[in-house]
Amino acid sequence: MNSGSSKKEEKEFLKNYDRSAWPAPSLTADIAVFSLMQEEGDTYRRDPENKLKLLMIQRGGHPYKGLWALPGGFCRENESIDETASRELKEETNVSEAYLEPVGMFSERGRDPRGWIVSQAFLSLIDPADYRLHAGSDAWKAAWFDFRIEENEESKKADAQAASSERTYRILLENKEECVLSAVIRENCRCDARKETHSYQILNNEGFAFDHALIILKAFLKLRREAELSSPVLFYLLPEHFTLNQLQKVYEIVLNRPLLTANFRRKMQPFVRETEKYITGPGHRPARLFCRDFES
Amino acid sequence: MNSGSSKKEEKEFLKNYDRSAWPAPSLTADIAVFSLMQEEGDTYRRDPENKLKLLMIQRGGHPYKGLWALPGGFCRENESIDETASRELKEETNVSEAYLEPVGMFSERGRDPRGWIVSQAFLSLIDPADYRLHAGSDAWKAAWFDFRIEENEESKKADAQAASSERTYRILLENKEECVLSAVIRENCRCDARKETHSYQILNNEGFAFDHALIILKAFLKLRREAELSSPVLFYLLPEHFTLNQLQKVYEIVLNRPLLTANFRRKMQPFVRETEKYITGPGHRPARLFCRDFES
DNA sequence: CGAATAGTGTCTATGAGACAATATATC
DNA sequence: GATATATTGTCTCATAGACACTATTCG
Repeated sequence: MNSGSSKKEEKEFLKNYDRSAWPAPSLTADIAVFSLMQEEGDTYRRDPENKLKLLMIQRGGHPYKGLWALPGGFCRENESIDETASRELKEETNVSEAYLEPVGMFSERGRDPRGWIVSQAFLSLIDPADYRLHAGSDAWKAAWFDFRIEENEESKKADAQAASSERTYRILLENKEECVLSAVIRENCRCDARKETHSYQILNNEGFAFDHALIILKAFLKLRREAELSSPVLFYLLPEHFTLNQLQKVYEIVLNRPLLTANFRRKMQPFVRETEKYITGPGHRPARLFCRDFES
Repeated sequence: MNSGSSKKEEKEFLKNYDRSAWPAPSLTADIAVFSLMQEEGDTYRRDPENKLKLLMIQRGGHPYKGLWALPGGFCRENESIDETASRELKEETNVSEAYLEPVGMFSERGRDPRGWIVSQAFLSLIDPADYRLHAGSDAWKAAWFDFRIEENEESKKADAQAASSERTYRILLENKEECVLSAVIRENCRCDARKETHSYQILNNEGFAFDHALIILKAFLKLRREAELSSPVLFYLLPEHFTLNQLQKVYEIVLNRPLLTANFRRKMQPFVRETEKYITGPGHRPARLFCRDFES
């Protein structure tokens, strides 16, 4: 191979290359931003009515005008999709440094009535203290919704050659103005000697724009998996200093089940470092504040 | 909201919507296809010189003419990116049913000299028995490369506010015709109270087209994580019937360390079912053949 | 002091890892 | 029968879960 002439040839090729000869999809980033907030006026320390919240944007324009979508937007030339995600997050929440984790690509035909638009989904966890409410506008209005998910029994079928299982999830979002969104999604896993496929189908959709109910489900399942593995990423839902009971509450809310305090504290020990500060406010014995230990 | 008139409005909106008013990236799927093969003439049963192989395509046209790229291609309108991946896999390996798992999106600016082209990467595992060699052509030539990876010590820095760690990987691919590809990639993880970022940089690249060395690294790391968790997906590297020693060899090759037989068998017990068949050929006591148990 | 919340000690069952022992077909 | 390979048994240690216990502050 003559590298010199090849280099020149390549230059020539690139000069003549016309990417637009082929149709191309538009690319968006959609972000499921979770946070954890206390209800107004709740001052109990032990059992604060903390709720898992999801940020949604009410669409001011078509399509799906008036319905609720995840924050997000189109990827621009000269930026990577991760940059799109953090730019959009910053624009819509004013949070400039946030935990962002890719969830997957959504590219099913017909997912956007405007045409061929694919989306890279992200999961984001933010400390509500960092969030600054953005003034609403005609174009969009942001709101935090209480997030709840119901999961039904898994039904399994299996023979010697293959196995398949099915389950359905119901996502429920509600906010103060009694606005309720809900969606039912069926998950199907099939597995044989050659391959494994997971498919998802939106059976019912009330109030969600696009396929965002599905994106939310996948993002939450990812979050829950992290919680199951006791991953320290859930720390991002809390401020820098926190009590171990607050931390435990976070995991309990995401996992939707109570945990045993002694065991939880042992498991988190490698990730936290105690400070000399204590929580203040009404109540009985004040709890020590901890922060994440980065030296572990 | 007047739903009837809104519906009509939306229709009008969609009729006038011109997606092409904004530039859009081309979208490709790139697939890291791993397989496991014995060297010719190797008939030992206990210690077959099995090697982890990666399928690469030599580029027949510009750009990167003559260099080696992952199999893959452009996403077409009316297909999802997963469909692109399985179509391309079928075209290039003749394997129509294969394990495919998304690895992530690659969208860094400048990753493709032809312009704004983003890629969704996939990991695929196939049983070599299913693979049918495709005749090479001017446009492309496919070849299996022995896959090897070297990993250096992790270097960590941490203080009270943040932690960062760095390590480098060296990927080495070689095939019978003494063609050697190699690349060195630096991985950087940074973690503070607000976020966590992982960045990768190709320090050295010999023979790989595009950023495919990086895609290969990420796909392999995903595969290795599955092996560490004793996930049964590695079964897809083997034929339907296999001995437990063969299975163990698969995990040992991916993990690059020996495993203890008794423990390995116990761990795999839930996923396998014994058959009445035994392996044939030269050697001593023949081993029982197992298959995957789907009823577990 | 009593109540409430914070935080720890300890028993047990389970599973991972190391290694020894047994089983069985071929040479 | 010796040998190589296949397969199983068992000991130890680490960890997860359950639950009882102690500690500390406020009312």
